[in-house]
Amino acid sequence: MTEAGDTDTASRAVTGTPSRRDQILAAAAELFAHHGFHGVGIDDIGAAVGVSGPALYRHFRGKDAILGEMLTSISEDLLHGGIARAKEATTATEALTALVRFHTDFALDHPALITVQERNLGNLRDEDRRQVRTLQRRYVEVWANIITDAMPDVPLPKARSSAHAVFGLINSTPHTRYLDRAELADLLADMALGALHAAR
Amino acid sequence: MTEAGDTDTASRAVTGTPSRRDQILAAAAELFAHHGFHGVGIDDIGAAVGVSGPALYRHFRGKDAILGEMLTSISEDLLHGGIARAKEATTATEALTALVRFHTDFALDHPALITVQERNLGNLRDEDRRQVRTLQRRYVEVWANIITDAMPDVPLPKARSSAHAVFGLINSTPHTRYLDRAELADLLADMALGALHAAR
DNA sequence: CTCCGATGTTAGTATGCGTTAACGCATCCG
DNA sequence: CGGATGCGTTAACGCATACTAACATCGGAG
Repeated sequence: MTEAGDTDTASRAVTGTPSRRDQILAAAAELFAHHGFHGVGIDDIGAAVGVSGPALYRHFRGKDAILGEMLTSISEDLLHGGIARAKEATTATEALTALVRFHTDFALDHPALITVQERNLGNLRDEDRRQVRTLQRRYVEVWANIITDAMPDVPLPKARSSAHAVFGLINSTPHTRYLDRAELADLLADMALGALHAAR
Repeated sequence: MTEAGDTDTASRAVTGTPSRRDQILAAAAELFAHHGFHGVGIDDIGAAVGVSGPALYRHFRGKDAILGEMLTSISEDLLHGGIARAKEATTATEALTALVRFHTDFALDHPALITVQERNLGNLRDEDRRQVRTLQRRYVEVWANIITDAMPDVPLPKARSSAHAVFGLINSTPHTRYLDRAELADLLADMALGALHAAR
């Protein structure tokens, strides 16, 4: 029963080669992003990491579990990263720009993960979906609270919707390839802050 | 071989009841948006319109054709609508706000279509995908040209990326449900224009 | 009235795919 | 030395499902 993930990622983090689990997760993310969850077969994922087919069941309970672990870990990374950036900042507007920068960098560094999280929430098992939804809601709440701190005249529901809109803006990055990474990062951050500033 | 679509939609447009074809397209859009293309069966679509299973083959060549017609018609509607709004406007900034308003209204009126177009492009047959991509590129070009007209200091590639970002912002509407339609429309339009203004 | 085209139905086929079973082989520990 | 354990293989099973075939109904044109 190799189903931990914590010790796994940590132990291999020392050496250069990622663990089989992480290889599978990365390959599956790429494939899911391109073809959708149901459009990818177990054999496809196996082939992408150099093993064939049912070898995945040595590392995951099933296909559902791969998607489940993938989405929960993304959501946790976003939530904890967001909380950390918000804590480090001294003023509210400073925290807001830090959040924008953090989310922008994440989207630019992991476009496949962003795509999968946006598209394949509905393919999760009920229990996993509940957990991911909770994590996402908490992440939205981090943003919404900081937005209301920075702009006290905007009510909380509006702040939540603004956060969603900014996520959509930043998460559009997998679909655009006209600019290089640095230009795109600056552009998205500027536009996100401009959008937030315009939400009064 | 009932495979036209033009005469069909037009003829039934007089009477109140939509044609079977349109019923199928609407139901399929709803289902595809929720479960993804491969997550929906022929029987599901049939059941959603009150007929069972293979009756769909009287109206479409296959499951692929349903998605194909759905996405091409969306892309055409967006493109032609965008061109029309741009033409009606007198100044460039006026055209830009008209585009924003148009796209916002479209997204709010047809959330399922927006979702399907964002997620299921990869499930199209090659020929359909080429056509949809071309239509989408032309729509982006309409936006990019108007953006450079309204703000001559931003180069064309940046304008294209800005357009994509604004689409992502506006298209986030299916995922947010904290505000009512009018508030959300105003918020999204304001944020979109604010984001564009911040892209210099 | 009659025939035929449009639009359903149910039964059947075939293929893809997630999962399990049974087995091979290395590495490590007693 | 030897067995347990981790990790891989191929074969088979079972089920979902896209699509086809064969047959029913029904309304309108001749």
